[in-house]
Amino acid sequence: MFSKACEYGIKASIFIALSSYKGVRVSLKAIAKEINSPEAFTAKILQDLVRHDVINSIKGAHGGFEIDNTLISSIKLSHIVNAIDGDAIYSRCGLGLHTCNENHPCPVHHKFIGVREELKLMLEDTNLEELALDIKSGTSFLKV
Amino acid sequence: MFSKACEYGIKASIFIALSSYKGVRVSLKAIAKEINSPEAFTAKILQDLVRHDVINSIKGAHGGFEIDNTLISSIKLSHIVNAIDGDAIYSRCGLGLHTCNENHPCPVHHKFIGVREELKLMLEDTNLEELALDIKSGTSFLKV
DNA sequence: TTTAATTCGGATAATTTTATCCTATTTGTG
DNA sequence: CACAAATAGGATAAAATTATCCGAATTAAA
Repeated sequence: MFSKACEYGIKASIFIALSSYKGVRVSLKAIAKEINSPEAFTAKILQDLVRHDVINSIKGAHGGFEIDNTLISSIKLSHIVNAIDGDAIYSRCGLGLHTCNENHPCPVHHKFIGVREELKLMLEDTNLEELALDIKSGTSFLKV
Repeated sequence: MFSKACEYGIKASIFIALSSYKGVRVSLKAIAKEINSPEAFTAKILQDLVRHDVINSIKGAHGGFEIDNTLISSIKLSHIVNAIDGDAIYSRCGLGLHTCNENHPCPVHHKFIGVREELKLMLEDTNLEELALDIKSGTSFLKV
């Protein structure tokens, strides 16, 4: 569904949100350990998220990553997915046709509309706060 | 959503079904041309579909691919997807956790259930006959 | 029986995605 | 200021996916 980069990005964002609520800035190393991801690759993804203003980075000693507490609830999964994978998941034709729309639909165009719309709504409706709270309460998990 | 191989596989299957209704066996070359796919790569995918009994192949001169007319309506998209991409699309955790289930859910586990279930139902509910008929009637298209 | 048209299958190449390495830059602290 | 702890970013490598090539096997038809 998502690229591995995107999976890491989502998990990292959740962990950063969680830490930010606790008032602690987290390092790349801590993130990679927590979400069980390769450090250097995760670094690239975090840079991407920083560039897209999903998270903030602070360089130098005692630096790390954080998210403004007041923004966490307004950051949607769709922002993260868009930053990393782009909008292909919504816009790309299910069968890869260059032009696929109501006037010139691929064979599964109409079949896909519902699924895709539900996915889109879900991503646009889910925010980092709720995901972080589930981790905090032990309702969901970031690894294993 | 699907791999490119799977996209080609779906389009090829639809075209083969369409031809089979017309009583004509189609060659790899004709298929690749019709669905706008690389010939040799398409060959590999067709071999896969043959091995999984989704389509039939006849070797030698005047050989090609076909599907038993009486079976076309019972071949579901899910069969094709499963043959090529496996069941990852249904079973794999949205965030790549090795174990992700009701007892140990990833952060988006419950969010994904609806989308995934709808996708699964759609794939299991859509058969080659309806897709081929839409192509025949000019309601949908295999390329461009 | 030879030939031509095919699929089959192994080997290889190109591309994309994932992952690693190393150096530069930034910044708090002694 | 010097040093250590971080992120940033470029270069490269490994792995997976996509794509190509070529010869072998099969089969209908001349």
